[in-house]
Amino acid sequence: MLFQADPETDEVYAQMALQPVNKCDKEALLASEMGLKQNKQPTEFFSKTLTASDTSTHGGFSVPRRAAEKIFPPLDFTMQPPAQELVAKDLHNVSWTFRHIYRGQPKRHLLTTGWSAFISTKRLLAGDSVLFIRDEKSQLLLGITRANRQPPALSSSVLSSDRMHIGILAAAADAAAKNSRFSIFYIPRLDEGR
DNA sequence: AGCCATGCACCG
DNA sequence: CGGTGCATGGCT
Repeated sequence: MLFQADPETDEVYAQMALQPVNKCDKEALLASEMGLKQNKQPTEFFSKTLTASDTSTHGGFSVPRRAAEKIFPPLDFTMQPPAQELVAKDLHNVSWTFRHIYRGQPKRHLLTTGWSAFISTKRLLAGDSVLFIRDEKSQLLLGITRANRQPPALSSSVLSSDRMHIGILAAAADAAAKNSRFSIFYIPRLDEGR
């Protein structure tokens, strides 16, 4: 599986190559699953769809409290106010630095300096999402997913969700029949419904 | 106008 | 009642 970022839109996605297996390969499949479990490191993440004030030139980024506490390095609360510099790499290996400060009444986590440069460079708008990942080395990774700017005016009879699934199943069945490989793409919408 | 700080008030 | 979106004000 590959983690990628589209060079045009900069959206993060995962590409997975799926290999159909028959019953003879069941042992190998189980073995690889065991390997995955052993490899598994607790990589934590959070994503948030950007609000109007998150993307406006007037303010910074309001970080959900739990998200900041889970993903960001702990602040030194003896400082007044508690603040630190965050560095996060996007999937093009470009580093972005933000000032992370905890202030306000009531107190809240904010990203200030560096945030507007990120917003404008990536051309993010309200409704788009940002994704922060803390990997196994405690490095911060940063990704974005853009909102659907132009909801497709297609009639549901042309491209319904059901027919989409039928298409995927057909592709999988065809690959299985020929015992060949096929790929699927996954664009995360990790904070839907939150 | 851009950027950062502060506090109100809404909403679950 | 806690959390955060938003309006507002100051400073450059």
